[in-house]
Amino acid sequence: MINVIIVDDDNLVALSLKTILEANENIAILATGECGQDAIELYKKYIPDILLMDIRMQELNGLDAGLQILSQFPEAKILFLTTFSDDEYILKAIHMGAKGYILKQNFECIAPSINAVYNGQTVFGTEIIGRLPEMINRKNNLDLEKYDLSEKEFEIIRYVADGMNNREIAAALFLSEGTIRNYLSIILEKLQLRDRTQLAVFYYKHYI
Amino acid sequence: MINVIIVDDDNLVALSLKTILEANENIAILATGECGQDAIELYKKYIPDILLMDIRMQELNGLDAGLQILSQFPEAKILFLTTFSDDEYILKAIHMGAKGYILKQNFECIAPSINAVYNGQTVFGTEIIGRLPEMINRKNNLDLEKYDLSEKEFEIIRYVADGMNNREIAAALFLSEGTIRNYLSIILEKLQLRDRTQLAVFYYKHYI
DNA sequence: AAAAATAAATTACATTTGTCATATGTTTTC
DNA sequence: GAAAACATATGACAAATGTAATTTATTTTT
Repeated sequence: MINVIIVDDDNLVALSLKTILEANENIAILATGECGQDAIELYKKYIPDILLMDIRMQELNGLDAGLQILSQFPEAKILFLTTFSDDEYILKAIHMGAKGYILKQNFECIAPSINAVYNGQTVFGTEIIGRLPEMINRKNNLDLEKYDLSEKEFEIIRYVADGMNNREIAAALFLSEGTIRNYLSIILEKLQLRDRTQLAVFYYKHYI
Repeated sequence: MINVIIVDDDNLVALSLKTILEANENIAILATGECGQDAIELYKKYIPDILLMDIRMQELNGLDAGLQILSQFPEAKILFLTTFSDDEYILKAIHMGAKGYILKQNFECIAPSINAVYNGQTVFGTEIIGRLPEMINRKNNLDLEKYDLSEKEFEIIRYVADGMNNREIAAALFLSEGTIRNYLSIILEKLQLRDRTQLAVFYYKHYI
């Protein structure tokens, strides 16, 4: 018997899912919730085999809730439900160690997916896996906002990540070498890094 | 009813699988084969819902057979069976559009995977998805020989690529800071690079 | 055992890097 | 128009880096 918890913003969806899944004689729904906070509490209370959770929810969204649960229960098997196949979410889900990502629309594929995940597989929609290579290579420049970097600062970061020294960067940007150093000093401060090598490392770990 | 064809080099495995899977009342095994050539012929003859195929086979291997089948039947749902989770194969399988990659060992997860794939999902082992990002970016680590780097030199490179300065690397390796500088100087010479930042960049472009 | 190679260290030096205080125009904002 | 914010620059300084020559001990080869 596979013990499942369902968490969905829309209570109607959660109940529909419960009904559909309980038609399978090997799946039991322990509880349903409707926000990330519910997910965390219910997970702790029941320790289900699988947590089926929506991604978009008010209050605490599914991804953040998933992160918290996984930090406490690294073995947690979390299957995300979503309406659209949103690149950004998918990458985060994969990165955090979610076991799958299913479109809500295909009701009929949820039960098989739960079974597969229960047996140690990871389940992603076909079209998702197909786009994965390009998605992973695409830079997510969103961190630019997160770290409050200006466009010019980011440009300098790219030059550093290309292995250029201050003189070369200065020449490339028609600025003095001292200015580049000042910029870099500020960039390092913003990113809490020590030197240009750590900056390059940071770049390759975050922007590739 | 899901119609499946099984192709495995080892006839015993193929028959075991047939037996196991036929225990599921919604799976029917239309035929079994034992090489890539069989896979192609059987696929054309039966057009099954799912082709369950070993990767390593004499004559025509599973990947090449899969390629040929997919070129003729782009909608083919091919699930690969394998003994080891071999990075190289996985990438090829994903790239060609296979629907999954299952370790033979876990008999019990094959049926759920077939169901999930039948319903349009893609099924990969958890550990495979986890390593995917790095796998996709990975270049060949054979460059170690190509550039004539010693194991210790390579170790230092990894530390540099981690953002450590000479003092920290020295402490980590129980060597003096001067020695690290000497090593680094030689590494840079060998790799035709100018400074540690370029070395880190080189590392991330070649070894990840 | 002698010679050669290797690993590690030291010293010295030039260069690069990162930081900080400060200066100077140029825009923006009030 | 004054004040604030911004972009750029400079000089000074300590620290880190990269290079080279040399030394010492250890291991390997002959």
